[in-house]
Amino acid sequence: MPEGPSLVILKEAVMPYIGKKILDARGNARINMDRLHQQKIMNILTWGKQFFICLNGVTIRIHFLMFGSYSIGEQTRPDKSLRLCLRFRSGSLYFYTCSVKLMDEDPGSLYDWEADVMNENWNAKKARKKLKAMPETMVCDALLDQQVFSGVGNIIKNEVLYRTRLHPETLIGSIPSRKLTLLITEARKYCFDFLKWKKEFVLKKNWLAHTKKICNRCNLPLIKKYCGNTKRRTFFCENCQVKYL
DNA sequence: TGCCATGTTAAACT
DNA sequence: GAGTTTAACATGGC
Repeated sequence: MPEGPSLVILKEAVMPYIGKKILDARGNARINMDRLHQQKIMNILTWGKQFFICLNGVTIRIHFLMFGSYSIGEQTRPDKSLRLCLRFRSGSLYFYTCSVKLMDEDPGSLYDWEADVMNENWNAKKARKKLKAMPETMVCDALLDQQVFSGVGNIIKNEVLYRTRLHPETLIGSIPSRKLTLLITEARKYCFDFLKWKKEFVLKKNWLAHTKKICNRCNLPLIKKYCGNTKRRTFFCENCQVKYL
């Protein structure tokens, strides 16, 4: 569930609830449910891996972390594991195993929307500028940096590195200019492929690196290593993916 | 069956 | 106070 494209799917599914009134809010989320009662949903937003249900004067911020899930219409898990349920006249939204917080600030002014790879205002030049400012960062860590590539997660990281033939431990500062441009454009491009494949339920089938054992290009075994400061699982081909020095 | 993973925050360390 | 490490969260796939 947790990467950016999956949040877009959720957003599309919840859009019909805009303008609807919350008749009841319950669940084990440690928030003041009273603030939600009788409130109308004014807007639905996503920023990277975060999901926002905007009401009047308050916004519900949901982050699905590693195992979060949701259902729309019917409750799919026992009441005791229900984090948040919003009931409307026409149906209900259920959220499980996620972080739920209420925020008083307007999310519109709190986040850099040009940093969200799924956002129509994605700004590649700005991303490049941010990368230029972190020459000592490994590319595997940079891709997971939510201030640069908001919405990119570990699967996307592995696939983008494989597509662009970049060794995960290459430092940003040593990547040739054209290659850096490719990294930025492919990061966004793969996210939309991810979205398309996820909708068609063929995402896993299209993985070329993530969880794979053999390189699709040269048939040599892929390396599995916990790379970078983030120490996240990384799959790569030492033969095809270049480590610039 | 037990391990581990699409993630982040905050406490507990040095 | 800084930077780093660890725990917590707690489900589901293999």
